[in-house]
Amino acid sequence: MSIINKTKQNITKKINQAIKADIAAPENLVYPPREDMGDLSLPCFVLAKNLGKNPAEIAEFLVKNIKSKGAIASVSALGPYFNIKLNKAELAKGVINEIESLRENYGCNKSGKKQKIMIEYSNANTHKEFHVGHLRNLCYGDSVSRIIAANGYKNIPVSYINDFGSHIAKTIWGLIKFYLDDKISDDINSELEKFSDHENKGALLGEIYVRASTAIKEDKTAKQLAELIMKKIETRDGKEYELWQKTREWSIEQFSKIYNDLGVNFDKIYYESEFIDKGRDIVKELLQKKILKESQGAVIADLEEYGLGVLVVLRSDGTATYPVADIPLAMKKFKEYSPDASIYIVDKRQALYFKQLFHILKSMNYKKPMIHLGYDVVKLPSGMMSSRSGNVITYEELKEKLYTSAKTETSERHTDWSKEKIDLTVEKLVNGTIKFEMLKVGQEQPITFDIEKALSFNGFTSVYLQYTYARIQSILRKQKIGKEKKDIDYSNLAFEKEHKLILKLAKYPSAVELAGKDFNPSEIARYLFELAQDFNDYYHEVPILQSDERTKNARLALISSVSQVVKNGLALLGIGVVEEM
RNA sequence: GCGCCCAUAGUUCAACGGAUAGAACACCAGCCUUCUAAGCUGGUUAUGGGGGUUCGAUUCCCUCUGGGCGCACCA
Repeated sequence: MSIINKTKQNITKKINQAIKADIAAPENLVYPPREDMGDLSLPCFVLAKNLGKNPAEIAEFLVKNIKSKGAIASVSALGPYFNIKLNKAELAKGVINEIESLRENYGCNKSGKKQKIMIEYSNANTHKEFHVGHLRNLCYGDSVSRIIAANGYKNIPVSYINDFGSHIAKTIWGLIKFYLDDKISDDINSELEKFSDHENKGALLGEIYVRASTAIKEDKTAKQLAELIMKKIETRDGKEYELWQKTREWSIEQFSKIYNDLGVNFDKIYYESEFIDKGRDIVKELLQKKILKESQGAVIADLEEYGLGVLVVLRSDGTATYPVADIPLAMKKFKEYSPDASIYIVDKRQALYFKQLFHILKSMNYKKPMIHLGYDVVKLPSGMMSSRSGNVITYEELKEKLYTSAKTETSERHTDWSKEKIDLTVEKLVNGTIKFEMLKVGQEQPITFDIEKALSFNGFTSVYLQYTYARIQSILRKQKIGKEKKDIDYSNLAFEKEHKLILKLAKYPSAVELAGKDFNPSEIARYLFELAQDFNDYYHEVPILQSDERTKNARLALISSVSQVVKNGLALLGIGVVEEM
């Protein structure tokens, strides 16, 4: 248990002894809005109600009956609030020792139940562009996966790639029409040679998709041709199928390059095309079991009586919709990994669909918790993203711009650095910026992504946090802590700004816990920003290396702890630190 | 038509029933012969309208207004 939780437990024990009742709980202790009020506070409304007195009286009563000793430095009543100031040196010693001994594990709950949680994210479509909307899914999923692990669960990150569907047929139609002179020759391999010098063929497919879907909208014949292509791909027949196989690889290569860039790893990647055939068999079984039924020539799940409307499973032309692959995928996940819970990270607009899917799975006797974690869209200042109107920012575009900007800045600052050193640093700053921009807003809010602001690297950004870390490392490089840690005198950390920093460090584990409970990485992002602000304020006011030997050692221990927590928190966002920048 | 979500400063976001509604960006004025100025300090500006529940409401309920989204054959 973290030092602050132990302290809270002790204080509530004393409160309950004083009032001779078991009402106060550690979670009732809150942090006061202003520092001068105290470090912890008990709002006395609940106690007052239970004891039949007014809250201010209770607060006064507690002041008289709780002694200031040990961890408690002083107590006071402010209206209905019972405020507590903690012993600064004792808290400092406790928190810093805890961080120094746990290091990268500080903030992690190692006493967790070790339940297995499968988390599916980044279910991108092949043959389409990868834009910042997909990036939100990827960064959010990756961070949630890390936060789940930090909260003591065993996480199983998986991805599900949609490599089937009419969007693919459209892209392939476009490829044949615009790039292969409207015909497929016998030798597809040499035909596709012309694309060999394209560095990113996945992105090329995205461009073709946009062009094709625009053209098909106006052209009925083209639409029919695309449908025919889809049928051939589904039946795994003909040159169109071969073309699908080749181009599918292009997209998959692009995805794995992006995952590699961003340091995202999956235990397993599933593909829609592996599940369609199995899914069709299951649809037949479910028809027999009356879980599905035929209606107007289609196969549907009628969930009206549960308030979930109707879900079309097979269209009247026999083509499959999402659940045909999603059902066998879910079955396979439970069979292969037997997770205790299964999380799906998918755009929140699919909330109804997931309720329907989970309902069907429950009636097939899959009883383990299945959770759809929805997140909102990424918009641009100019409005909703739209491929057709060109109002879109692709991953490649974003990366390129950030890279140029960060490289210019870094090169100007460090004229003596080698090209390699600059590149390595810039890469971390760029990845950090991409992820932080996707995570700093709560997942239930839309992100209005302003690329100009993202390029500025000022304010509430990952660069600010990475800069804070690098600054601390710079000081630590200049002078290591002079004494054995056990000899450090923490009473030298009694300065208000130091105390504020220590209290903030003590709160880190609860930020991790809250982020886990709400599946909300922005809790970590905001926590880190506040911590870094407190540090930078302190940094500008207090000299560290110039202070006397005893004070210096304590201060070095403090800032070392700050940098450890910044590093730990950024790791939960999937962001790496830099030693210099 | 049915259902879901959102509305806070010029802009982008916080506030998880609690104390004087916080930040960032932008704008203005300062701070590098001292540990990295991608930084720090100071200044201006906000809860869409109306009811209710509560000791206490940005937060919960109802309603109006204004946005967004989802709802049998787009994925």
